[in-house]
Amino acid sequence: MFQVQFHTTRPATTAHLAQTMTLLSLTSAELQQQIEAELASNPALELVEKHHCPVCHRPLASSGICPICSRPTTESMEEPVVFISPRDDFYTHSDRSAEDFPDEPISPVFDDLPTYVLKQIAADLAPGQRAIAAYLLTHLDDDGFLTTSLFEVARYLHVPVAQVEAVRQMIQRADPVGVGSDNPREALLVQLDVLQEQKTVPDLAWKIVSEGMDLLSRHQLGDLAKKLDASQSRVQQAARFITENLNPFPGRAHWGDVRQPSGAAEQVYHQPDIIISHLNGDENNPLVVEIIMPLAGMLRVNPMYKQALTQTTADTRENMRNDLEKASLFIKCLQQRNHTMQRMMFRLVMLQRDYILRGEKHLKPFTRARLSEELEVHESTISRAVSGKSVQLPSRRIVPLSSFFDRSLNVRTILKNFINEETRPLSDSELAELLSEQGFSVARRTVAKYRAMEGILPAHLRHAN
DNA sequence: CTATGGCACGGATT
DNA sequence: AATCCGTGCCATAG
Repeated sequence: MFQVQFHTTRPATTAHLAQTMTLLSLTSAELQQQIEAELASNPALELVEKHHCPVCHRPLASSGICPICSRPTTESMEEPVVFISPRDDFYTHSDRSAEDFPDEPISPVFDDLPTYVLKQIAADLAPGQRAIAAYLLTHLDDDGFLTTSLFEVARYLHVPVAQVEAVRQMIQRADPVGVGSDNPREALLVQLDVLQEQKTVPDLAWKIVSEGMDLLSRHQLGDLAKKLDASQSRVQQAARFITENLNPFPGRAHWGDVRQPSGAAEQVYHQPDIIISHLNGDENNPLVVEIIMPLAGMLRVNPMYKQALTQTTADTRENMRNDLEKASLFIKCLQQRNHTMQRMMFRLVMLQRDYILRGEKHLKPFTRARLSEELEVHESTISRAVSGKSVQLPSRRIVPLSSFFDRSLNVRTILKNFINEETRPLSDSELAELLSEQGFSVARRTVAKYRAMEGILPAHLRHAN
């Protein structure tokens, strides 16, 4: 009862704790909504305008020091620079001088999806089709699917449905192949169609996509084979083809290689919550870890509001006091969230440096429990902070943050290497043997599971290289 | 007989 | 408390 340890900051109230927990588990996109809601509902909370760094023209952190331009003072190159990035858009930082940036805020490196697609098909559009294309492209959701039906478009623009369909087909065949479809199934079918022109597509793939999507997404290949009346191996082959070549959410294809180990319809990550890159893109520089805060500016308790408190009648005073209380609580919670994220990423990047730079083979097995011990926070804190978030690596790949804790990713990639380099198909037990020579003792049965996860066929169905 | 997948159990992780 | 993961045992296919 007397072991009150004053950690540098904030005594914890229950409300405080609860809210911090909630905030911690939010992704940057969700956080944005949360903050906006809070701002709208609470007049005591204020967002002060963003300040730009004179050198790189990026919004400044609340400290007023540009976190990137002020060259980090880290002695050791091993140590990453972790900071909360106040950006609402994200680009890799570079040392460009102010002239490169006009006064207006940094413009996107990439077009947004509608523009991107429109540019591709613009040349092929007949004059009358432009409006249709524009209308369709403005009705896409984040996944690249149409949020309206072709009939509605036709009715709205007073053109035949067939014309709308024609334009839609052009859109579907533009770069994120499959955009403008109604659902994943349709998108995949278009992708198959386009792919057919370059490679041979297993004919089973069509059947799987049109009839067995639900089974495929749950990896129930056995049931799938039964349903389609095809052999296990051919189904497996086709399924592998699908996961390797197709993307059920074409709108997200934009953001790099996000294929999850085996999931076609699993969660695919769109915007990263955290970006890891080299300072100024130079590999000799230390790593920079940016934790995305979806607001440009600084959140604070409105001083005017505080002042107004003194000059008001007693009955409204209670409400205002309440607002003020809530506002400052919210800010504290947000700060704590950021603080935790920062500490977490620092340790994580230190530890998994090799994984980040050199690939999955070098992932060190690590658990959330261990991390929580090191940081002296509760396990659930880490769990919440990790779940649902995604990280963009220097290679521009986006991976789930939870992959930093994947117990078997490294073994699986080594296994893949063995199989890629094998001269004759190796059986699972032989592979298990090889792995244990490398210091990974796994059971034969486990090798089989890993194979399945990676969508690799059993030995007797593989042909030697 | 060998290689592999299914099911289920127990311990670890969340 | 719920879930995930590695593993052993057994059935089945080749």
